[in-house]
Amino acid sequence: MSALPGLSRRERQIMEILYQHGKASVAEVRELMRDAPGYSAVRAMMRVLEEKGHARHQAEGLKYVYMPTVAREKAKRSAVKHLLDTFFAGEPDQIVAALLDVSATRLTREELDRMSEMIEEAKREGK
Amino acid sequence: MSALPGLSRRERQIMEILYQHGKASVAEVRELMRDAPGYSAVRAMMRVLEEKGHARHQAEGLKYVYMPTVAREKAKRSAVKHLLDTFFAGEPDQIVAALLDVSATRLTREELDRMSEMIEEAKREGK
DNA sequence: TTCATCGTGCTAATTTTCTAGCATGATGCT
DNA sequence: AGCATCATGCTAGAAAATTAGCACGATGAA
Repeated sequence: MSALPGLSRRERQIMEILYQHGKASVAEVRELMRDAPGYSAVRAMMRVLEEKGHARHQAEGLKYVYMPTVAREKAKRSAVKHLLDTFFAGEPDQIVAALLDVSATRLTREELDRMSEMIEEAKREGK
Repeated sequence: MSALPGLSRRERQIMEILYQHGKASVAEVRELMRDAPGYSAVRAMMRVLEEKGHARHQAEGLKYVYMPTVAREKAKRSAVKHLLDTFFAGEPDQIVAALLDVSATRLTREELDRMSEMIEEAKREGK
């Protein structure tokens, strides 16, 4: 249960798009792919993803709209855990450092305040 | 420049191990893989990774020791950025929430303090 | 209606990934 | 020396991923 494990390159690419957008049609996914292959290729891969249980579809009007089977919340946590293990073993605080670094320009005061609050809360609970 | 982009399943698996450990021999990598294939298979894939420029090796004693070509620091940031875009678009503070949630049990007071300090620092800079 | 368009189902083929196997050279032990 | 061990270089095959193409049904416009 890590970050989209066992998936091929393309499959991962598609799943990431699905998580990013919540749901998407084949055409939408294809447009969002870099080095997008043919329409049929995308279609085939999404069918495989469905067979493997990672995605499901529902008819919406004429077309199919696909979405992840694993809820975003759960996937989020798995992804963070995986990231932690892979690059930040033993230094969970370093992930915050990287986060602040990466998104320095777009962080609002409110977001920073929320982070502080969450951490304070964790301190209270832990102590 | 995202999180190990364009890599096949096995290649990614290997690169993650290399980042996790800094460097490793073929045998070590193999031992750390789940569903490990044969020795030759791992060797071949590491050769490919080298051809693609993701890893390099140096002789250490008799054997080769492989390591990522992209420094861990840089890879860290790319990975965080990618995670942010994929699962946390627009809510960077949610990544902190997930982090606290996932590693709640193992977070020490010191780590939490460091996080707070970093965030306070960011506030000072931003304002 | 007739035609062009869009989306699907299915099949088949190509390309990559993944794997095993053999030959060779270095090391260390008996 | 002779042998077992370990690591590499290389080659070839099997398996999976990636892709294209055709046929069919639904839609909307001329």
